[in-house]
This record gives sequence, C-alpha cells and structure tokens, in this order.
Amino acid sequence: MPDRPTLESLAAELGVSRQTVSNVINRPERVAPATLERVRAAVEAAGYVPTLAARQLRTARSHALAFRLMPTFDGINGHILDAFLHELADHARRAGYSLALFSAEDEDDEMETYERMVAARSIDGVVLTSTHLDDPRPDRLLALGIPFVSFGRPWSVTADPFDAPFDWVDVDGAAGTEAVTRRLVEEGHRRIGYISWPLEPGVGCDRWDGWRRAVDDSGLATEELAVYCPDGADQGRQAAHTLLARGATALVCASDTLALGAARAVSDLGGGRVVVGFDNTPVARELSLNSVVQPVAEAARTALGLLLRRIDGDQESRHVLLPPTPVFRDRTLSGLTAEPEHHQR
Amino acid sequence: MPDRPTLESLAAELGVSRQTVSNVINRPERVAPATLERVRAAVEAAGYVPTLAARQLRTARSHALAFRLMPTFDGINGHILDAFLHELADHARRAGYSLALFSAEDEDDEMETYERMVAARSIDGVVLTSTHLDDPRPDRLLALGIPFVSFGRPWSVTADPFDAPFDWVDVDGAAGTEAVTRRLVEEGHRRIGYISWPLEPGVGCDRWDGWRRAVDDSGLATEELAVYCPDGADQGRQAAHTLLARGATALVCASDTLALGAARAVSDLGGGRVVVGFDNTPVARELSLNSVVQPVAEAARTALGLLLRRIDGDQESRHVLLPPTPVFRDRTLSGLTAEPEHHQR
DNA sequence: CTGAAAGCGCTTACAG
DNA sequence: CTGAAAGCGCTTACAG
Repeated sequence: MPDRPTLESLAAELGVSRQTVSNVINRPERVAPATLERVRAAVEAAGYVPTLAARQLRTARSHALAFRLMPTFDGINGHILDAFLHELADHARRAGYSLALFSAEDEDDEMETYERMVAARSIDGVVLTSTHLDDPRPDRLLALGIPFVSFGRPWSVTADPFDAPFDWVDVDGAAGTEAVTRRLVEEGHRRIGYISWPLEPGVGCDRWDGWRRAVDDSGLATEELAVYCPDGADQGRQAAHTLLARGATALVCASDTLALGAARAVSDLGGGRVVVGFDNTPVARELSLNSVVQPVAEAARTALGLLLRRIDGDQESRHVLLPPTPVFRDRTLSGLTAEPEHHQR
Repeated sequence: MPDRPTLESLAAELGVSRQTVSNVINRPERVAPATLERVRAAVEAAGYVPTLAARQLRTARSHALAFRLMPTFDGINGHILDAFLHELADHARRAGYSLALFSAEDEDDEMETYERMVAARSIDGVVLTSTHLDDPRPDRLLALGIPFVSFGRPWSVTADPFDAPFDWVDVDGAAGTEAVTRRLVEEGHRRIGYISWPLEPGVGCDRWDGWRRAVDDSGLATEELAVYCPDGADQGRQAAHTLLARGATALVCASDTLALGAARAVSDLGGGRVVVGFDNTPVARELSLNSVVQPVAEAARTALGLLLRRIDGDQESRHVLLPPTPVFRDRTLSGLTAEPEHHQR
C-alpha cells in the first residue's frame, strides 16, 4: 500500500493514464463502461479522494463559503443565527461546499477578512447575516466582486429592498406579528399592546408594522399601546407593566426576551393576560410561551441556492421573503391547544 | 493592473526572481534589507496574498481544522458549545488557522466526514466536542492518524481519563458544584438537594460528585436529597418539588434548564429557597439565577494550543482540567450581592 | 474512447 | 544574498 493513492499511482496500478482516472471521477460519461467499472472499483478499494488543494489550484474554485460567526451578545436571540448556521452547513455539505467559519471584531475586520480570503482565493462566496440600517457591507462586497447572499434584507429609510442589486432572503416579520395580532382580535381582545426596541428601519420596526396594520384594520387604538425599549427581559417587564396599566389584555413582543419579561409582568399581576414573543427560542419552549417560528431551514436552503446560482454566473438579483408561523402554547388563550413541538434544531 | 498579482507577476515587475518574493513572505531573514523593503512595499501596494491552494499543495498543510456543529437539541445548554466555537474561531484565526465547519447526522457520519477530509488533505486536525460514555470517536481518530484534541474528557467506567492516549481539555464540573455546595453550607444550609440527569459517567455524574463530596464532608444527609431526571425545565420543577417536600432549603442543579424549573417550583411555594444552576446561560442571566461559569475562552485557547502542538509533531498526551467559577445573583442568598455580569460571548 | 502535454501558483532544497 | 529547477496533484483542452 503506497503512502497515499494519487491519480498517478492509481493509474499506474491499473495500466491506464491518469486523465482516464480523472475522467472517471469528473466526467464518467466519457469513459467506456468496462474501464469505468474497473477504475471505480480501484478508486473505491484504495479509498481514493482527490486532493482538494490540487483541484482548487487547477479549477480556481475553492468550493468554500465564508460565514462570520456573529458575537452573540444575547444568547437568547442569537438562537436564530445558530439555527440558520446549522441548516446552512447541512445544505452546503450536500451541495459539495464547505463553510469557512471565522469571527471578527467588527464590520471592518469582517470586510478585511473577506478581502484576504478572496485574495487568497480560498472562498467562492460569502453568506452575510445581521444586516442593519445603512449597512456598509453589501456595497463593499459588490465592489469586491465576490458573489454573496444576505440573510436579512437591506434596511434603509429611502431605498426599496426589492430594488437591491444583490440577493437576499429574509423572514417577513410583519406578516408574523400581523397574523398573531389578528388572531388575538378574533379571540376577542380589544386592547393589544406592542413592545419592541426603538423604531428605526430594521427587524423591530418590521414587526411593529405588522401589529399596527392588524390593529388599524380592526379599528382599535394604537398610539398609547406601543412601547419602545432596549431588548431585555427587565425592560420587557417594565414595558409590559406600563401597557397593562393602560388596559392592554394582550402583548405582542418583538422578541422572546421581551416576552419573557412581559410574562413575568403578567404573572406579577396574577395572570390572565396573553403574551406572544418572537423566534420560538428554547426559553420560549421551556416556559411554554407563545411565539412565532421563523422558517430557518427554508431560509438557509434558499440562501444557499441563490448564492450557488450567483457563483455559477447568474447576474440577476433575487429577493425572497418567507412567512413565519405563530405557535400558541399558552392555555390562557381561550380555545387553543398547544401545538406539537417544532423541533427545529 | 494585472488580473491578479502572483509571485511571478510581482517578481517580473520588480526585476527579481519569484523565490525572492516568496522568501520575503516566508523567510524574511534571508533577504537583504534593501530588497526586503522594496519587495514588501510592492506586495503591500499590489495587495498580494499568496493563493492558499498553491501553498497547501506544496506544503501539504491546509491550515484548517475540522469542527462538527452539534445538533443543539436543547438551545439552552447548547450555549456552552456555541461560546466555545466562538472562542475557538477567534484563536484559530490569530494562529493562522481556519475552521472547516460541518454538520453530521450522527457519529458515523461525523467520522466519515473526517476520513474524507483527511483523504482530501483538506484539514490538519480535528476538534472534538461532546464526548460521552464509551465514545468510539477518539479511537477511530487515533487509528486514522489525524491530530485531534477533545473538548470533554473521555468518560469511562473503568479507565482513568488521565491515562488517555490523546489530548483533552475539560471543565472540572465537580469542583464547581463542590464550591457552590460548600458556600451554601457556610450560609447555614443543612439540607441541600441535587438535581441531575441519570448517573452514568459523564457531565451529570461529575457535577453530582462535587455536591456529594461537599455534603459528605460537612456530615449532612445525602441519600434522599438527590433526584435524577432528564434535562428539562418541567422535569427540574417536578424534581425540585420532591426535594422541597423532603425539606431541602437549597437546590444544586446540573444545568440551568433544570434550575429554571427548580426556580419555578420554589416560587410555586412562595420563594425563600436557593437554586443554583450550571453554565451561566443567557436564561440564567436574564432571570438572575445563580449559576456556575465555565471558563470557555480558556478552554478554547488551551484546546487550540494542544492541537497545534500535536500538528507540529509533539507525541506526548496532555490533559487539562479547568476550574469553573460560581456566580451568585439571587439576593435570597443572605449577605450576597450580585456579582458583575460576566460578558462571555 | 483514451493518452501526451501544459499549467494552476506556490515552496523547498540546492547551486552560485 | 539571490536565482534556476523541480515538483506538489490535479484538470482541461487537444490530438489521436
């Protein structure tokens, strides 16, 4: 048994040229059936796998995708990104791509890392996450000329995300809070509060918009029933107390963290009020909180598909908005039974 | 400006040979100061970065480490692995290594992935996590001959982990629960319960051991004050009720998930009992639960150091056990003030 | 359908 | 201190 089989050593052993072996692996249709079978058996027996570096050097394709691991300041909400990464790794592998994971200090550091990776030809594309208002990264990646896809739409005061000159996938948060709110209206609620972080264009604003639409459509009061505060359980609890004092009977929250606090406020007052969070995090599941499930697996699959298409040279920009699904677990909500656990990893 | 600078194009431009440029990058001490400076300036100006694949092919080193993203069945406890991965990515990058992330169905799938990566020469080493009783992976990696380090000691009924023929880093869970329990004894508690998943060698058993040592040493009762149940908030709550009924005034839990449930049981009874969890997860922070902080950053740094040393040919096996740190936040604990938040990411 | 040739971009001994 | 040569292991046109 040689040190490690190569195309050369295998070919010599079989009495064929090494490009025949290469063809067996890369273009089997060009090889005669008999040869094909013979070579394949030998490849199998030797446990031969082409050396990645050699292939990369020759094809100028790394079959690797860059992914920045975001600092999870908040491990509760970081859950969505974690789940997204899992799904992405899964689908990437099936497509023959690997994930080059890295962490960065800040966005400049992040961009420098992409630049270095591109210069070293060690990645074919980038998966961006956690886009925010006036995010400089898409433009810089566009300038770099590296294919990329964003999980998260470009947030902007002026521009329409559907006009963006790059691919993105996002979850329609507004649709989620709207569905939740309409459901609460159907259940008979007339004063439905909303708790979220400050309202500049972004995730919180998007979710706020859904609540507002549903409440407006139903002719219910809105103004004094929205409270804006930083994302945190304590803040959510305080905000909830304010809203409950204003007569709210149900609270729609922009995150499970806020909902966690809101639920405590409700229990401070002896219960009987409904709280709904967002993201269906592990805490929500453990505490049987109502929440909204993001279709993370579908988002990851879609993002990967868009990116691979880009890498293959497609120039057209695509934008995909996916609908989330409310999950009601709280028995307080009349007539509702808890839905089966969604074991999204 | 050429398509993309290579050693060749840079050398031609500067009127030197390409190995001189290569020397400037890899062995600057062999180059005359004047040449060095001139070449460096050109490299900088051109934004030249060596193509990774070519270097890999030549040096037979990928400078990449494999890491399996574990399915996080439980996003609360999965937090430690997430934090570990962050730190690992950080330190790896500083050491010039990248992380090849992948997900796998099960351990067979995981092993096959390592084998393929080794065959394709696309990784230099493996970082193993989530070791368990009779884990088959270390032996298989040993047989593969690929350098690896394990975050988690080898759990076994018979063998001493310090005799293992491979490198591992782990957190001394027993030391954590022992410290916590002794502290509770100092605070005057005489009936201190313990809640954990079933006691086969592993993390739960290790943490149990610390509690038992402290309780035994203090001459307190143990037998009826330990309850074993699956890891979950509901289970923790139920177990806590059992122990509280047996007169426990403090509850040491093997996880924050169990502690979350136990805290609810305590509040069911009107409070006044102390609960301590483990891992200092985001939930514990949000809910001001007492917990134990794992030194994740140090574990990641140590693991990487051991692995790189292995990759460099060191044959000796090293085993490192790191002490965790209790964090008391609950004001119920007399005389204690909340410690400053540990913002481990 | 199969094989001889060229080359991807680097680094590593080895002469000079 | 600097340069000419060889080669890492592949794949891709191109002949035959």
